[in-house]
Amino acid sequence: MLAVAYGVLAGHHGGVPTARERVRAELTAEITDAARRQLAEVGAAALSLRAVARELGMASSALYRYFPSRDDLLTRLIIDGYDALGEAAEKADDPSAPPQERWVAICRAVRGWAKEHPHEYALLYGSPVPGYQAPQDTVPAATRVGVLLGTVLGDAARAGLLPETSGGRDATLISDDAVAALGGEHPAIDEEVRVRALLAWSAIYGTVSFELFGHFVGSVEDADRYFDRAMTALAHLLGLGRERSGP
Amino acid sequence: MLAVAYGVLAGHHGGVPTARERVRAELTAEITDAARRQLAEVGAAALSLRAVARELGMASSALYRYFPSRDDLLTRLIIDGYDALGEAAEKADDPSAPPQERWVAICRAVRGWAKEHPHEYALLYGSPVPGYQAPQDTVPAATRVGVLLGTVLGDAARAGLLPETSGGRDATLISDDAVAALGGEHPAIDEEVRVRALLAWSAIYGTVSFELFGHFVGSVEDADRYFDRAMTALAHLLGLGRERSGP
DNA sequence: GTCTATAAATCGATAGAC
DNA sequence: GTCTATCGATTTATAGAC
Repeated sequence: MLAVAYGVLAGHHGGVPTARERVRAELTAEITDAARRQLAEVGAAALSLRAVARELGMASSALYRYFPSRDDLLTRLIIDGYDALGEAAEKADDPSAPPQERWVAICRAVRGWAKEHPHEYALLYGSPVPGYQAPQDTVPAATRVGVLLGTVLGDAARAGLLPETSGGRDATLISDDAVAALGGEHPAIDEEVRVRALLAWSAIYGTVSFELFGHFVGSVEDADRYFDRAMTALAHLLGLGRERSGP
Repeated sequence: MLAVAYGVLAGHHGGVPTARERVRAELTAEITDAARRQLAEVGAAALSLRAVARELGMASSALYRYFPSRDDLLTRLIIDGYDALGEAAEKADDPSAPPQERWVAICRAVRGWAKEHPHEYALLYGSPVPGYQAPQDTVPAATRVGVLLGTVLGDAARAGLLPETSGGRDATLISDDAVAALGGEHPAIDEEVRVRALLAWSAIYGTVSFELFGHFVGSVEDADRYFDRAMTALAHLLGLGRERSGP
């Protein structure tokens, strides 16, 4: 009888959260916050449960009641990170704006979030953490930005703003799931357009990562303006709009 | 007198290497080889001198005669990696070929090296190693691929193959060093072309990293063909040549 | 230059008292 | 759910014999 009550209190009901549940959620948040701070100091590979516990003044063993292992804590951080990035990108999107403006706004939001959370960004998009295998749970959050960019592409196609290319259909190149994300089926979105969309997303990622990981040092003097110019060139590659011709 | 002789033997003369120097060079190579193997197992952040020593059957303290610290070993691996990648790219370049062919050949070489040495690639271009600061020694090796791509751009411009754009001159956007690398001064290479060249290099890097770090899983079915198509689209963005029109 | 031995830390994970 | 205590491992780096 008591065991049943505990099971219910642990979150298997749909009602208002109990005091116990609120406390647990709060402490869980404190743990992930401390873990994010530690991430910034030592990186994902060296993230340790014990150091998190030390920072919170707890015994390390107490953390195992919240996260069964170090990898589970890492998974939580990864999912939270993808969701935060995805939300930042979605909030920056105004679906009523012209496609090229939407495109640049989303790119700026991605870069902005990355610069505000460089270590979380590195966790998501940097070198894989050795010995860590991401579970399937991370997939939905991980695809949010890509899906959003695909939506812009699809909307542009439906509005007739996407010039048709001649890439033809090539069913073996990009998976059906990715086709759905990249604007769905539409006459103006052929394989060539999809390739360019995926290339564009790779280029955003490459540009942000180059800057964050220090590979632009000594080459790019004004990163903000370079980024805007580069993203506009990308939109042009996609055929999302005419390029500004003046300086 | 003996101290002077040792200084000489340690490599400060210009003659034929002594037996002692050869042995030292050979063992140094064995150490870096073992370190590269360990890199593949545990990643750069967890690379340990002791594990390297264990693999070689040496005492860990003996390694300190070759590398004064773990960071010095890491620096050696990084420089070697950049040089190996740069050499692979340079070997793939045929300066007498048309620019677009050169471009795609170099891109393929970069991807090929990255797929053969994924952990070294991650060391060079993945998340920065926490607590490690790359010394200036790494810069010349690090810029080899970028300089090579810039050479292709410059040659194309001198051959009149690069259509002029209207980006104008913007002296504060890209540094003088980078301008020199990106084909040098030429009427056909204005700021817009340079921005696109840097964007193109970022896009290559982003594409290779996305594939290597697992972000294409579930989206790209045939990575080889996708890569070729994407790199051709990139060359088109640069104006390096007409795009193939057929399937 | 290589070895043994050691100092002074770190870690993940678990057992069991309360 | 939190604690102490512990197991069994890891690491960088140094001291000193040979």
